Amino acid sequence: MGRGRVVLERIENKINRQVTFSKRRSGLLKKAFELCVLCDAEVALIIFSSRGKLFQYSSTDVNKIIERYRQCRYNKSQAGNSFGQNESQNMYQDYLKLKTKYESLDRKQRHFSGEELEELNLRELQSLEERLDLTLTQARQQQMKKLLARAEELREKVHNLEELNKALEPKTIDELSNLVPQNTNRIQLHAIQANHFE
Amino acid sequence: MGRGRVVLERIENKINRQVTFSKRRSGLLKKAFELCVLCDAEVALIIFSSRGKLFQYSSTDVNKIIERYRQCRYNKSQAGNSFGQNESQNMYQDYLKLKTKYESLDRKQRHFSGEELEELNLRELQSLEERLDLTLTQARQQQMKKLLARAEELREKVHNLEELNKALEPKTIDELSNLVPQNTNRIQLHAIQANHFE
DNA sequence: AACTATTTATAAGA
DNA sequence: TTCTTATAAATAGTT
Repeated sequence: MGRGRVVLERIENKINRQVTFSKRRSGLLKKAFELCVLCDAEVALIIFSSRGKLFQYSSTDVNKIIERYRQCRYNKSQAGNSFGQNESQNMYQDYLKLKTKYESLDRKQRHFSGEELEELNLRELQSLEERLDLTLTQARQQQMKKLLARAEELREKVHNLEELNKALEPKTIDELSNLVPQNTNRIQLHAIQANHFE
Repeated sequence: MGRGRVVLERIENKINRQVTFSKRRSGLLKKAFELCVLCDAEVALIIFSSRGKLFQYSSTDVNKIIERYRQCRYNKSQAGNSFGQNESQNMYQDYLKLKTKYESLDRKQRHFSGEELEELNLRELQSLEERLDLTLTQARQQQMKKLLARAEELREKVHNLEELNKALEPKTIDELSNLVPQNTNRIQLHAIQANHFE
């Protein structure tokens, strides 16, 4: 549209290029605007000049449009463009799914930690109470079980040490003191008791 | 540019609007492309039709342009940044991070639900027990609070109904039976009590 | 920044 | 939807 046919290639003359950029840029922005108004479309147009200057038009908030664009791109296989980015599509979907699950779990955990209980209704509070009560019992049982198991272990060790002592008894004091320092057995037992509940 | 002057307002005829959208959309995309080539500019154009279909053109990777746009607008650290990393790499990182967090939270929640307690040591069991005990207290307090609040509400309603009854008393039986079926007040009160605890 | 000859885009019609 | 065509609009080259 002008006095001469346009050849589609970079305009080498710098001045010329700048002038054309300026003219066509405003034309493009105008047409983007018109498309919006006439056809009720949502449009975002971002332009960087070759020297890095930014120009933009958007029918509504750019970030909103970008967000929508991403939803579209990474969620469904929309668009007239077919790129091999199925991977990131799936990934984004997975990410959103996981995020939802995480947030839900996080809320639940808060309730179990006594936070934000006021947002629960009576029925939910009762159910929580039951669950807490049950787990409390289980936790105590588990502690008891652990304690008994350890006590058993200790009993075993004590028994083994006693056996060892008996086996050593027949030996003379001289022989014993050559093998180990005195009172070792008692010290050893003591050490086991102290560490074992850690 | 056509057989008639364009009025800049939404085209009300749906068919017409769609046709115009289709034509102008391709015109806009073409011109965006031309601006790129002729003037060495970087352009991103995102279009959503009124029915939500996405069309786009971008001279280079859209996300790169969006990133540059944000840098420019929200001016965090300008300069000629080169973004070797693209979106999906970041997203994958985010995904892994979230996954780790989720799994950790999930384990925690299991413990609070009395599952897999055997993997906890004594110290952890004790700490869990304390937390459960505390939350149990809080949950019961919250229930009490809710119950009291509801009781108060009910008291209020009972009071209001009693007032209403008093106001109605002076009337004759004939007048009453013309207004409402007998026993209505008592039935109403009963319904409120039954429903109020859901 | 304006002008204008031409090309290009597109509204309406088929 | 696609094509045709008359006409409006954009713009290349010029001043």
